[in-house]
Amino acid sequence: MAPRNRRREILDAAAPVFGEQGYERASIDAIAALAGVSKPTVYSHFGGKEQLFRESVADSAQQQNEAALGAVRQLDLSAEGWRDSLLELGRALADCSLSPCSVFLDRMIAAEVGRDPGIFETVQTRAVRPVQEALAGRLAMLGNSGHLRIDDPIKAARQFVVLVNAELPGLTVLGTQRITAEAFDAAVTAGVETFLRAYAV
Amino acid sequence: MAPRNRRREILDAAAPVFGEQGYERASIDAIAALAGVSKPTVYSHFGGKEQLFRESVADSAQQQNEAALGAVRQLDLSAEGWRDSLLELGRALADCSLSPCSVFLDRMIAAEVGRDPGIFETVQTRAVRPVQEALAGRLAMLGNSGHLRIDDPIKAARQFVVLVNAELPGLTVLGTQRITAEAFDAAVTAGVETFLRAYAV
Amino acid sequence: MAPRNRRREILDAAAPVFGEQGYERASIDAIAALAGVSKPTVYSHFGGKEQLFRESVADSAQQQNEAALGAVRQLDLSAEGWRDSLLELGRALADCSLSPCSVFLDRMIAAEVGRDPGIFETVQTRAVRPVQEALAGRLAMLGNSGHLRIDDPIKAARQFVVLVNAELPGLTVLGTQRITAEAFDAAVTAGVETFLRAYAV
Amino acid sequence: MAPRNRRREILDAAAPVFGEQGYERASIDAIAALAGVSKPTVYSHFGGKEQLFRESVADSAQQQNEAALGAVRQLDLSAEGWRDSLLELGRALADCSLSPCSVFLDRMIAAEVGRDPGIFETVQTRAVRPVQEALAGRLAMLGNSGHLRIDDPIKAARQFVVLVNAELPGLTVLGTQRITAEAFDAAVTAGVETFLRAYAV
DNA sequence: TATGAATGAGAATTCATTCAT
DNA sequence: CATGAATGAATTCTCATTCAT
Repeated sequence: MAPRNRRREILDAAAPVFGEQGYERASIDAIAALAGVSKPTVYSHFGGKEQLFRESVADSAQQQNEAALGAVRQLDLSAEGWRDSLLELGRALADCSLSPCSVFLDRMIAAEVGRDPGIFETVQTRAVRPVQEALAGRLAMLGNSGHLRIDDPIKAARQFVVLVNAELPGLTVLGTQRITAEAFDAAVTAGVETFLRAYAV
Repeated sequence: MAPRNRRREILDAAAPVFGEQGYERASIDAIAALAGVSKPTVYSHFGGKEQLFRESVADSAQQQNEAALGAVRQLDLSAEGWRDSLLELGRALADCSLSPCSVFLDRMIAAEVGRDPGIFETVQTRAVRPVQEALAGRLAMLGNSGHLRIDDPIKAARQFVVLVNAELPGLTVLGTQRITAEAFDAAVTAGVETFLRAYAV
Repeated sequence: MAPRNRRREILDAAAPVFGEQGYERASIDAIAALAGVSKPTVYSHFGGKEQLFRESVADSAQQQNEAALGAVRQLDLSAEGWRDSLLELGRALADCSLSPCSVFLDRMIAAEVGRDPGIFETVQTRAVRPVQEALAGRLAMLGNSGHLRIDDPIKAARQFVVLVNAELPGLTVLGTQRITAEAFDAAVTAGVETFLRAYAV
Repeated sequence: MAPRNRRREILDAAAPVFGEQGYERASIDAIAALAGVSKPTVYSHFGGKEQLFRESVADSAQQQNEAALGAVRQLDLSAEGWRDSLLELGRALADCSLSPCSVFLDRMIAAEVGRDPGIFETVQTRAVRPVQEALAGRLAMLGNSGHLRIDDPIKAARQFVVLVNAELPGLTVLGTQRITAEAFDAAVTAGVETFLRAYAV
C-alpha cells in the first residue's frame, strides 16, 4: 500500500534481473514485474533502460564497497592476531566476491564494458579502488609493525585479492554454483598462505 | 565460387561479431554479411544462433589453448635460464590474456554463463585446464630440480596465472584499451616476482 | 497565486502546441507545461484531449473570425475609394490566411476532419461563413451602387477569397515559410485584378 | 499465392490508411493488415514509417499527376469546341480534386508539412506544377487563337484551378462527404464562368 | 546447397488518463 | 481545486527463423 520508496524497489529488482539475464536479455517488463510496479513507473523514475542499468551498477558497486570496506576495517593489526585476522579477511573478501551483488557486477562489467566503458570506471571508483586503498593501508601498517615486508602497498593489496579469489571462479562457475564450506576455506587459505610466503618477514 | 570451407568462413566471421556486440546484440545478419554468405546458409551449417555461438566459443577456446600451450612449452628449465624464462612465460601468458580471442572469451563467458553454463565448461576443458596442467607440469619439474618449492603444482600454476594477470584488467579496462610496453612489463614482472618470493627455494 | 483564468491560459497554450505538433503529436504534458499548470488541472477543466482540441479549434476560429470581420467592415464603398479599398481588403484577408491562427486551423481541419467532422462545421460556422456573408453583403452593396455586376454575392465572395489566396499556399509552403512584401502584394493584386475583370461593370 | 508485387500492394494499402487516419494515427499494423502482409515485410520493403509515408505521398502525387494531365491534354482548342471543352476540363480537374488520391494528398501535406517540408515540394514537383504548366500551355494556345486574353499563362492556370475548386471543399467537407452531380456541376460551372468573364476576349 | 522473401514473437518507449493526497 | 505518482494500452521497430525456388 504505502508507496514508500519506489526507486529503491526498482533498483532492488533491477540488479538480479540484469545480473541473471544480462543487459540485453533483461526486459524492463521483467524488472517492473519483479518490483511490483508498472513499466511506465520505471521509465518515469529512471528515464530508460540504459540509465536504469547505470544506476543499478552504481548502486551495486556502492553496496559492494560497503561490505568489503567493513571487512577490511576489522583487520586486527596486533602481533598476536594479525595472521588469523588476515585469513579471516581473506574469507570475508572472497565471500564478498561470491555475493550476488558482486557476481552481478563482474558479469555486467565484463559483458558491457565494450558498449559502455563508463561502467568500468564507475565500479573501479566506487567499489574496487576504495577497498584496494583501504586494504593497502592496513597492509602498510603491518609492514610498519615489521610483520610484513611491503614495498608497494597497492600492489600487495591487489595481489592479496587475486590470490584469495584465484580458485573461486573455477569452483563456482563464475559465482553461479554453490560451493562447500570446506572447498571455500581451502581455496581462500591457499591464497592467503601464498601471500604470506611472499610477503611475511 | 568454390565453396571450400563455408564453415570456417562463418566461424571466422562469428567470433569478432559475437566478441564486439555480445551474444544478444550480434545478429545473424551481421555474421552472414561478414562471412559473405546468406542467412539460411548459416542456418544450414550451424542450426541456429545458439549452436553457432557455442561452436564459436569452442573454436576460440581452441585457438586460445594453442597459443598459450605454445608459450608454456617453451619454458626453459635449465639452471641458468629458468628465471628469465619464467618471466618471459609470464609475458607470453599475459599477452594471450589480452589477445582479442581471449577478451572475446572472457566477455562471452561472463555474459552467457547464466544462460548456458556449458560454455564455461567448454572453455575450461579446451583452454584453461590444458594450459594449467601443462604449466603445472613445468613448475613441478622446476620443483624437482630444486629451484622451486612446489607443494601443489596445479594450485601453483593457477596462482602464477592470476599473479601475472593481476593488474592487467584494471590497466586495460578489461582488454578494451591499449597499454604501453613498459606498463605491461612492470605489471607482469610484479606478478612473477611475488610468485618467486612465495615459491623460490 | 490568483488562479484567475486557468481556462484561458490553457487555451492559449493549447493553440500553438496543437498547431505546431498536430493533434496526435501534441501531448497534454506539453500543453500543461506551457500553461504552467499540471496535467490533472487540464483534465478537470476540459475533460480530455479531444474536448480540449475542439475548444481550442473553436477558440481559434473565433479569433480568426474577428480579425477577418474587422477587415471586411473597413471596406470603403465610396465611388472614389472602393477599388483601392478592395485591394486593401484582399491584402488584409490574405494576411489573415497567413496568420499563425489560420495556419493552425487549416492544418487541424485537414488533419482531423476524418476523425471528427464536427470541427469542420465549427470552423465554417464560426469563422468562414460569417466572413463570407459579411463580404458578400459588401460586394452586394458595390453591386447596388453599380460598381460591380454581382449575380450571387455569396459565390462572388467565395471567389474573391480564393483568388486573393490563389498563390499564397505555394509561395509560403502552406504558411510555413516567410514571403517578401513584394511577392505578397503581387500575389494579392493578381487575384483582385482577375476578380475585377470578371465582376467590374 | 503469387507474391507478385508486394511493394505495389503495400503502397496501395498505405494511401487510404494514411489518408483516413493521418500520419500519426495510421499504424504500420493497419497498413500491413490491409495489404495482407506482415509488419516486418513492410519494414523490409520501406525501411520505416517515415519512408513509407514519403513514398506513399510520391506515389499518390504521380497518380494524381497522370489523371490530371490526361484531362488537360484532351482540351479541345478548336473555335467551335473550346468553351464546352474548357467546362469539361473544369469538371475533370474538379473530379480529380475529389478523388481519394487527391484528398489524401491535400490532407497529408496540410497536416504534415510542418514535420516534413519535403513532401510539399514532392507534391508540387510531381503533381501540381506539371499540371499547372500543361494547363498554362493550353490556355496560352487559346490566347494565341484570340479566344482568351492571357497575360501570364501560369497565373491564369492557377486561377482556373482555384476557381473551379472554389466551392468544393465546403460542399464536400474537404472531400469526406459525397455531393450530388447537380451541385458538383453548378460549382464547377460557376468557377469556369467567372474565369471566362475575366479572361474571354 | 544457397538464397530472397516473409513472418511470429517480443522489446523499448510514449501517452492519455486516473487516484490519493 | 491542484497535483505527484502510477498505469493500461498502443506503437514502432528488430530479429531469429523458415519456406519456395
